[in-house]
Amino acid sequence: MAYWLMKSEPYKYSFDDLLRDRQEPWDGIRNYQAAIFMREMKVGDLAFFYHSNEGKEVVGIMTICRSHYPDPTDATGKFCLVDVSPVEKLPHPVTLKAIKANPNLANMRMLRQARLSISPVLESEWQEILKMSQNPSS
DNA sequence: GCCAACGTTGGC
DNA sequence: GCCAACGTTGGC
Repeated sequence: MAYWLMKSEPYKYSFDDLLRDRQEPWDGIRNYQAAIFMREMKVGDLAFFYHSNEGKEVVGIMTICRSHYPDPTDATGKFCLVDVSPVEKLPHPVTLKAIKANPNLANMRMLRQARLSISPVLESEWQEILKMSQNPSS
């Protein structure tokens, strides 16, 4: 099983929106690298839900509940999407600031490629962020 | 196939 | 709101 991190600006679509909807197509991705990662995703994979711009923090966990299929909002037919479902809200959000301050997370893909909205997370990184979410960060 | 122009993301 | 980083487009 693989771990991922997926970004959304909360005023467009937030983790609370996903808790309400129960299942949602992650559409609108127009980046080839992100699309490649979505094609690698399997049902049952877990992903962090990250709020970009506002909040700048990991707020929840979701699961991939449908593997990749063509994005109906893409007229060119080049891009795909996956469906996601909420698993749980983190006890405390983990801020970007806290992630940057943690040496164990220094090599995270999301730090190396800030603009990539979907990125893989190593199991060690996943566990570290879960651990951090047990306590309020800064 | 190169690269300049342009558009977007996302932290600050 | 600004702008750095960087991905994409299109002319050549």
